[in-house]
Amino acid sequence: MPIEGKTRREVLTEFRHAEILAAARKVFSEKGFRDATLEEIAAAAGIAKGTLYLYFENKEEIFWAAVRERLLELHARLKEVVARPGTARERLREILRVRFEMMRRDEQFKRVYFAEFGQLCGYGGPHAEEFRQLQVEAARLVAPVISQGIKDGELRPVPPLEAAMALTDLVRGTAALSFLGLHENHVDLEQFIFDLFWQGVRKGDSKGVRKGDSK
Amino acid sequence: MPIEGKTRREVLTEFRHAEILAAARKVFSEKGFRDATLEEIAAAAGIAKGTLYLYFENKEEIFWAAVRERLLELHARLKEVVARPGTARERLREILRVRFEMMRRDEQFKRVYFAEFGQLCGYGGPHAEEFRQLQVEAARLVAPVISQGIKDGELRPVPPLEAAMALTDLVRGTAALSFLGLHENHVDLEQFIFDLFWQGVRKGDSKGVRKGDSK
DNA sequence: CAGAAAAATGACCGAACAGTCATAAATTTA
DNA sequence: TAAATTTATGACTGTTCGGTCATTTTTCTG
Repeated sequence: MPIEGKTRREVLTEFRHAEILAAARKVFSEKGFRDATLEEIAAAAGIAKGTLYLYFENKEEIFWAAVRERLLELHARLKEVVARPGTARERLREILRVRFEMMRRDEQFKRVYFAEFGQLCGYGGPHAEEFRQLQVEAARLVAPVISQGIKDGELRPVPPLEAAMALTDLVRGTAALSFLGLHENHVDLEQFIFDLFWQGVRKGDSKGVRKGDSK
Repeated sequence: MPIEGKTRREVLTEFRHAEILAAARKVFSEKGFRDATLEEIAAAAGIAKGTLYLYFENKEEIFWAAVRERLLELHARLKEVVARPGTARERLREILRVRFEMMRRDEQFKRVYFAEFGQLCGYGGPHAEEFRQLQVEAARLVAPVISQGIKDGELRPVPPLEAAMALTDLVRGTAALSFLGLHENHVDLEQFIFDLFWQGVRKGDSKGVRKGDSK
């Protein structure tokens, strides 16, 4: 007898899914994809190894399900923010806010995103291509904000896609700071990154930019 | 009978070392650390697996020897460039040039540096700490250039270490562009990155920066 | 060139671990 | 509550691969 369109079974199954992904995020965060074992993940989820295979195809799929969830959420939020009206400055600020929010959201998973990013981008693998597409997509969502800003005379004529990627790189880089043990700081990284980027792309008052200054 | 301080044996040994590291760079670049096998590396070097162990302790050491070589070279070049006199702008431009040069130097190994960076920073492991120290060191070499620039009134008061890291992040990010297949471009990435960073840190003419502009 | 020393080899070993499956427990149904 | 069905288990399997070492090949020495 379904309640709200879901049977008892379905609800339990969904919950298990979520439990497993949560456990997976925890273990993957600590060990990385390669060194995390299914035994550990199962233990963290409070189930036996075999049970994992009732819910997921294999290790790769578990990992990917955990990652995809977060990436799609990021996209959704970016889409929303990008669609809002405002100056390029305001919208870029919001984009940055969203990205930092996602990073902070589970500090846990930040490490995975950061540490596996290079592997996923750089080498082949079952889901590498999908992952790369999601990255490109994110950049393509942001690029129009920059294009528009240029058109409106608010920004310098920077290449939009490259600039969007640069912003992403800067955000990812802040993760490196903590892993490198350079995060003692009083410095507000989010604000600093925005400052740096904004000054980098904004159109200075024409008086302020002498010819040849950027060569 | 030594010639120029080296016996025939020593020369041959050195050469073998170099051969192995070259082969290792090739294989690690294609497969990544985990998926590269010693059998492959040996084959690429034209020797048998066991022979590797006459020259290196284990897989980790082979990898690390290949990486360390490049990192120390980067440091040496940075030290040299940083020591030269000049405006902050000139010196930053040189620093960027050196970093791009190193990236281009073996396109091959770029992938490894890019793809393993996250793993080395994010997770533990035999050489992770040394790797992190080398990264920090590189940032500490660059930071004084920025500090000096601020002191001289050439740059805005940005946090030097964070800014130095940001520059590094941007350079690393350009590698991502090619792996993501976004490198079609006519855009000169080195020039773009410098532009972006320079505009980001330079002190605009005081007229050009209105109060509150960077908040 | 003979014998000693060094370098090279690759078959082999053992550990790690993803994935399987016969069996057991839990849950549903009648 | 008994049979049927779904869910869970964890011992087991097969494979991969880093590392070893007894044996062979090459190089050196006198």
